Amino acid sequence: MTVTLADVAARAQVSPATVSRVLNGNYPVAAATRERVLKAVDDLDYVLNGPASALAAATSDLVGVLVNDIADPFFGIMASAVQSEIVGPGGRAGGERLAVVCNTGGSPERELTYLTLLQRQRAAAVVLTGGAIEDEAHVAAVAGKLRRLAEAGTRVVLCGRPPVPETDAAALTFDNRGGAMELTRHLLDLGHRRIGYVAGPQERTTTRDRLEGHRAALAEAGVTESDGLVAHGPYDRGAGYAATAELLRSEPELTAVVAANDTMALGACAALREAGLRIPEDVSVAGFDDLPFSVDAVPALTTVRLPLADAAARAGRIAMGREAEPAGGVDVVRGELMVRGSTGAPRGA
Amino acid sequence: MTVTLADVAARAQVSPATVSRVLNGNYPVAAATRERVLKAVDDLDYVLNGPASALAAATSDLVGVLVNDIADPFFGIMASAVQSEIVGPGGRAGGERLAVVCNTGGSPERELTYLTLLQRQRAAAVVLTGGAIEDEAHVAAVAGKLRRLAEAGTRVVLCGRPPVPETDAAALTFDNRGGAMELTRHLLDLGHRRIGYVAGPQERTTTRDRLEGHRAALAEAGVTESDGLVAHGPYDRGAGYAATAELLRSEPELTAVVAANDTMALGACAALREAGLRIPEDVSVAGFDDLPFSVDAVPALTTVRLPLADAAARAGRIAMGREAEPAGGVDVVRGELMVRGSTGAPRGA
DNA sequence: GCGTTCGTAGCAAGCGCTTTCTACTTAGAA
DNA sequence: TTCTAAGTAGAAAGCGCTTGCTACGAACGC
Repeated sequence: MTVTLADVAARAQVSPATVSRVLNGNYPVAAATRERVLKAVDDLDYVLNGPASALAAATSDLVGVLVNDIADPFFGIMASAVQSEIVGPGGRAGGERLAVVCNTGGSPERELTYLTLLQRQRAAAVVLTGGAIEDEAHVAAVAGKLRRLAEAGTRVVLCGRPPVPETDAAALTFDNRGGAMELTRHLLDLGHRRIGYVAGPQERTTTRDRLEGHRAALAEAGVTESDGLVAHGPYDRGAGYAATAELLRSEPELTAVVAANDTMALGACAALREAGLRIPEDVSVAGFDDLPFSVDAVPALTTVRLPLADAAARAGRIAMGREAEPAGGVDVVRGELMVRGSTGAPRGA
Repeated sequence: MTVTLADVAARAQVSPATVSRVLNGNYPVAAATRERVLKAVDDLDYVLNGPASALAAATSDLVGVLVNDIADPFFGIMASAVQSEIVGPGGRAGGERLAVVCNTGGSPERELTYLTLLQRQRAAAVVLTGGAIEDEAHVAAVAGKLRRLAEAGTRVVLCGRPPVPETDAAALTFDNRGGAMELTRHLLDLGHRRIGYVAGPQERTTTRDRLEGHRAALAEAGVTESDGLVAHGPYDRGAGYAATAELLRSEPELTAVVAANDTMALGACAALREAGLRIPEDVSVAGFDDLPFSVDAVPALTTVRLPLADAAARAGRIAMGREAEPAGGVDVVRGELMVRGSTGAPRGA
């Protein structure tokens, strides 16, 4: 029925071992023999049995990529970049690896489940992207899983995530705090004092770090008028809309809204516009991430650009052992403030 | 080192066969025995060896999802929906399946490569999303691969893709032609006659179908002024921008631009605005797909909504055998015209 | 000219699981 | 009481591949 290694061996008149070695290319095989084997593979239209191979070799060519939401370009971009880099270590043809994209939906349980599933598959590597959940028990559980994975030979890399203690997983974390601080400083410099903050979901490191940066900038400038102006919600458009409406209600004198990410910022814009406010004449708006659509918003969104693709590509390379881990295991990736049309001086400034 | 089935069996004082049966749940095991086994699994922190299991059972719990570009929300949304549906047929716990998202980048070779890789993994199912490439040789090659996959027991479902001849893969195709036709009719009804069309890449079924629909609407209305006004490019923002700039050069009297998708429409808007034209007062713009950001564009984008998530979810269910295949193997999914602010009557109409 | 070494290829022992077939209980039927 | 049929568990034969070790020539050095 299905063609096996043995069939190929028979046709090429060599032993199965030789065929395996030709296919894996990690053992010297005479050129003539190799040719013969390759021809037989071709003739028979042979396709290696992945599970069998993984079982015998105790490792598969699967690479897990955990994301919170693959429908969100933030994660899509990272997943894409990781995937483009996960060719085999030697760069050989046939060093093909498959990216397994796991959508956790931000759920701790699913994160753990997927980690187990990846462990079950004997994944070659795992890349965890996006912010982590701050629950202590969950962090410990994740750390445990990551340790087991590492023990089993799976390389673990974190991208856009804080390092996990008690683990030697390499981490590329985004400087969310610094970026947020710079962004809020920009608004303060423009003269804003009543700045609403549309935050992400609670218990997420990303949410906390960005909010912290915002608050640090406010504190630094001695601005207290904005202190209570924070509304939380999921990282999506609807939440941005709702949170902004809420902020507007509690503080109609708002002159600026900072959103925890670009998607929420878009929702914020919609809410403001619906309230009859112009951007940036009446209220300035800023986002975070600089996703592709942000430059096309009208007015173009002031935001903090995160080098998502670069960082994820690097994470992919580290996962494949094609690039050294950052010294100390952690590297902080900075964002860049992109000042565009959605922010301006406040009314009467 | 790693815990195996045998270890669990020893601890539970049963045979490996029994443990396997408890874990797979497809054979009667006395409740007491099951408990004992489950406890041993827990005590030992046992994780099944996926490859070994796949080898023995001749099928894995991997589901392939082929997409053109995972960074594009169009595909991200579909991938996400497929993933959310691929639990096991029985709905049992442990019926966990892993979605392998394969980014073809629109390249025929990579499409074939991924199909081979999925075959190698003995994937339980494969879902191909997005438009297909029209090259005859390639279609034949894909058909061949799909046939082999089907032979090996892999369920194949197409989502947003035309059926593949000589194959019994179920297909959920989008009515691109019909949607495009309706969209252009809308513009014609408004009074537009010089309508530029920003098309996708050549040789893609999606591109062709949408363009055909556009042309059919023009022909139907007897409008010939727009006949040459087509510019092709990849399905991204930059191409939309460039194509629109080009159209503007060749026909400055343009009153409307129809883009092959929303992303390109955004680029088109940027190009128009840069040329000092207002939307929709000077030029109307329309997109296709109704991606989440489209409603937030300013003005909100008139477009054709495709039920991406629904269709993909259904594809996922069909792939899992949890829903019947469409009668005749093919089902056409219609889009819905969403008229919004980006289209209006032409100047002086 | 003979021992060594290098370059190749084969043997065979698993890798950890599933599943068929067999076997043993126990309970119900006659 | 004896026979049969459920119900449940085990033995063992693979699934298709990798890889350590062995073996055989040929080329080489002395």
